[in-house]
Amino acid sequence: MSLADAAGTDVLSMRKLAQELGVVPMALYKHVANKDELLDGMVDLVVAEIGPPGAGEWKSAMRARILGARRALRRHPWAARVIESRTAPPPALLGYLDSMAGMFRAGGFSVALTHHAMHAMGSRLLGFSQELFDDTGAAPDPAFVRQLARAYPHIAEIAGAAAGHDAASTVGACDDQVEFEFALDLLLDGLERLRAAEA
Amino acid sequence: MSLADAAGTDVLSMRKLAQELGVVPMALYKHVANKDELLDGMVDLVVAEIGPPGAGEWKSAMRARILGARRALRRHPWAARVIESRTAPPPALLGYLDSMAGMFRAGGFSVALTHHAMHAMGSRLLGFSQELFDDTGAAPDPAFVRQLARAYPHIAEIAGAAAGHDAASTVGACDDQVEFEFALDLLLDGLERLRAAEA
DNA sequence: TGCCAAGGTGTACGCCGTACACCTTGGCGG
DNA sequence: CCGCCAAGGTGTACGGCGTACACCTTGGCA
Repeated sequence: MSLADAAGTDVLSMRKLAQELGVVPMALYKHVANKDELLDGMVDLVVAEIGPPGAGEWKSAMRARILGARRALRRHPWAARVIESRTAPPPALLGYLDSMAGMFRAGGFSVALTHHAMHAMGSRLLGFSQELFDDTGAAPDPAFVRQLARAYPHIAEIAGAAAGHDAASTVGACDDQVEFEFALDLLLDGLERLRAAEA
Repeated sequence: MSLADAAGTDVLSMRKLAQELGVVPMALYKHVANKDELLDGMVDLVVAEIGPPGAGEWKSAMRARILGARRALRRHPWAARVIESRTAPPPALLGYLDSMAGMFRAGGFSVALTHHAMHAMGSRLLGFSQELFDDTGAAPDPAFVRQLARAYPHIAEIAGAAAGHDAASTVGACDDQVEFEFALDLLLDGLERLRAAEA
């Protein structure tokens, strides 16, 4: 995990890991069956870093726990990608999801609505979500940005990428955390409304 | 794309593709700079299969287009994974996202709210979302399922996996399309509420 | 007629995961 | 004290991958 934290999952190969450990690659196979099992184990450890659910009303308890999960995932930037790559969820992940489902049920959700809710939340339960673009990379060359803004005016407007350009944009640089919480609250509020309607 | 459709992206290697084309691997590099460029091109073609936006009120127009995108993605099961793997969005994808942002703006969303909305929708704009589990695999051995149900009672309850077991579960097998539309409508309704509040 | 660009070829390198056979070592029962 | 045996490290090798680089073929046009 230290190696992955430092160098990224793409650099984590059995060979590199063995080298880091001062050992020959095949030695690792005395401890894990294969690379997938290694990755599963890493996921389990990350999930273990997420604390237990807190008490209180379902929505705020779940919100807090999800933000906790997000912090854990943030400490290990490779974790989200690795989790996505798993074919079957590692045991600790299943345990976590189970307890999240339990929080819905305890909050008064029917079985069916809990099912829908779990799907609707998807990876957001673990504090991440797949964005189709990362505006994080910062703008390179102004001329290129201008051409890009011409080709994709709405995106430019949104991104505030045409900095000072034509768009009197009210959005500054993009804050991941704010966007995550926005979407999270949108979902939680919607679910709460459905729960109330159900009762 | 035919090769990927038939065999899955994991099987699509430059060497296999070349073989399929009756050509030596290196011949491909006269047409694409590298494998990433090939994948970018494939994504562009998939995105091109999504039609133009329809007319009408923003919510139903966007709903229809997203479900169209989902159909396109469904025709090419590898597409979602390949899109996730891109570091920079291919041009056609940017164009699509731009037009989606345009639909929000035309529907009366402020720039800022459009920005939030785009993030909140995330990959759902393209008709897919990352699920942490696929209940598609069908239940294998009843004894195993029972043990699993004991370890993860809420998941079992939700999945209806404990078929006929203790949970008088009202959920049957899990319908991806239904779950997708549930979450989609949850988001669209929430956004519409915010738009109305903004006005 | 000769050239030249487009595109196919062959060889090679360095990476990957991992199968298989082997060796070292330390602790424990006899 | 001896011998064994399990845990764990080693070495070699295979088949896959993406792709750099030098080379060859061919068809159309000046």
